[in-house]
Amino acid sequence: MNTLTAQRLQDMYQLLFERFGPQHWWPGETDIEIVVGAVLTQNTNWKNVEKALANLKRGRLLSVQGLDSLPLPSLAEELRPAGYYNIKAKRLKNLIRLIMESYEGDLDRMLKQPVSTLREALLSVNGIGRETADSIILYAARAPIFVVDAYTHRILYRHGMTDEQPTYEDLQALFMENLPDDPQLFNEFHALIVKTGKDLCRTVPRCEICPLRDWGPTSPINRS
DNA sequence: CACCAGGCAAGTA
DNA sequence: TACTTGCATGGT
Repeated sequence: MNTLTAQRLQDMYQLLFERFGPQHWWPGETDIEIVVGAVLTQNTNWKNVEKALANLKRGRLLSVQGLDSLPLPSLAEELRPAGYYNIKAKRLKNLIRLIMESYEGDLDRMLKQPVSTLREALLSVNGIGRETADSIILYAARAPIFVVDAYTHRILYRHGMTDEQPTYEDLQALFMENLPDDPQLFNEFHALIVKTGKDLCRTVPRCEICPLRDWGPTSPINRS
């Protein structure tokens, strides 16, 4: 591991935590709520996700069995405010089917298996990609894996810590190989990166008030 | 009006 | 492998 990179990441974390404080992620009271939220928030504002989650709660549908029993068209209607509601209804059903068929409908049983097997199982579901899988592993299973998102790419690039097109796994390794293997640290760090991205990187393109401004260029980057 | 949000998969070359 | 496109509501 690169001690310089490690120091830089730790300084970055400290500055963000001092600036923003604990983010209390994942917002959600149960494991199933975290899992469902992870799917619904794909390329979608969290506020919209909350409305869909409220719909499910109101109908007492926010459980593996509740979601399994609900017909696809009905589920799609409940998810409407979260956007992409047809595709997300299918994706949720795909995940629920995995839990029903491979873990006897027991979410906890799925989450308790070793991280590598869990990740493989999640990625086998159509509609669950790397970020969604890792979010479920970190925030629902509470296992130490680092979640990479678009903000992570943008911020690390802007601060000169990566080349132009690092892969998801490149960035994930950068964090995991240079930080203590601590799920609570990974939890807070990812949440702080999202907070920083939402608050500063867009509204203040040159990051003039960004607590990370001391690190390198802040030129914008277009990235998915 | 434009642009984006805590992605992902499928299609094309 | 490397692009491109569809999916969609709601906020700024």
